[in-house]
Amino acid sequence: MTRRRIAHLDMDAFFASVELLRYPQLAGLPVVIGGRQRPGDADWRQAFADVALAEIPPAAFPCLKDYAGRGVITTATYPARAFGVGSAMGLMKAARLCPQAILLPVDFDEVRRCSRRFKQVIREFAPVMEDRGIDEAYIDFTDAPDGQLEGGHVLARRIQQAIFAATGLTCSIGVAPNKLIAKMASEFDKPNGITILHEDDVPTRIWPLPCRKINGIGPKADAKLQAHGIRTIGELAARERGWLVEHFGKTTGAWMHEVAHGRDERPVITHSEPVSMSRETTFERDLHAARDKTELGNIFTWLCEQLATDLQRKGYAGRTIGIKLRYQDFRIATRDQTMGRHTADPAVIRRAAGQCLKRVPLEQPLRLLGVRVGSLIKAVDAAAQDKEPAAPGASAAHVMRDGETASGLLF
DNA sequence: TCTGGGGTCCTAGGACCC
DNA sequence: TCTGGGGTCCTAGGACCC
Repeated sequence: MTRRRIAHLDMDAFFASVELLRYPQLAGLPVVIGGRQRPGDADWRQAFADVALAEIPPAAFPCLKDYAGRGVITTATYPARAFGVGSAMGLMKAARLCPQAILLPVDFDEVRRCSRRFKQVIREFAPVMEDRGIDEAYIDFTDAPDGQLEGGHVLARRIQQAIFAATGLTCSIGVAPNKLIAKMASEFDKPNGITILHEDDVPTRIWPLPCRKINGIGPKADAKLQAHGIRTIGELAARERGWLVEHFGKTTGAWMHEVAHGRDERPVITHSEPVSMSRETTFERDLHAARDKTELGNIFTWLCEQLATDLQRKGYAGRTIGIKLRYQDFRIATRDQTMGRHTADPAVIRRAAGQCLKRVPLEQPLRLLGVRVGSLIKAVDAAAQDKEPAAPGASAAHVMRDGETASGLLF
């Protein structure tokens, strides 16, 4: 009998594990990957150019306690996690918990190479795969060869071993009747584990978990649930659908009721088109639109150029151009503008983004500046589509409102 | 001493059209 | 003078995820 079997695969401490392949001498030591690229560490490997990577003594590696900049951890090795440091934690805080940890910058090129390799391995065993970012994937086992054997365990083990053979990296896999449960199952036995769940396992294995484990319930929703005395998925499942709809709205309430009972019919999506692309950067120190005009202007131009390059390299063009600011106090402001035709031209992007900047308050110092292009279509299609007269509406859509003129200091 | 960078999707109000 | 809905597009913000 064919039953729906969906796997979720999660690479173990991916970024850190990629580095450990290069530096096996760091195995067993607390290592943290992340932070912003610093001028000094862009080339710290160069200092050991004539030494085999595996020969570099651990004491020569950059140390977390010496780091004083802004940034967060991308991944930590399991020994580092024992100190309580983990993904998304600020480096400053991590340095207090584990000052002796080694801090390595992210090597995105290498990580991307490993990512492509493990996904390629997966497709060789089961072609219906959904790419969920750099280190995760959903795989439809339902009709894959041997996907039904032992509830999916046989195929999961085979993929796990093939990925290790191809990359030297381990992963954890959960196999379940749907994406929702598979995702939770892949966390049950980390690292290098396999967990097989069936529908009947929901009450025993899923209901005891905190609601936060549901993909889609974040800190806000969790806090609201807790305020109603709901901490576990089981407690969520015990509420009437009507009650949930009443308190969380028609869509969210009904969704919560479904997922609490382990129901999820979402298909595994093998292909999707990007909706937007963006570039943003947090400054070394907060910058002010007036006092740091030149520096800010250069960064702004650079972001637009990078973004245009990204679009062109990937073959897309967009017609909604926007900016994002993060102020000193962490408030975020966005502005965007939809144009008559699509573009991937840095000068056009820069001009439109500059217009957006004129509509946003610039009195307070900024900590981050970003540029975004949305409403993307393939560059090839844009060429044909934009031959027509420019779409109406957009461009002059904004009359500046009083008090919003914001100084015009920068642009 | 806080809190990166890249995304997706949803909501809600206003403009504008039928 | 007051009063309809429905639909789409645009914009700003926010929740969430990797």
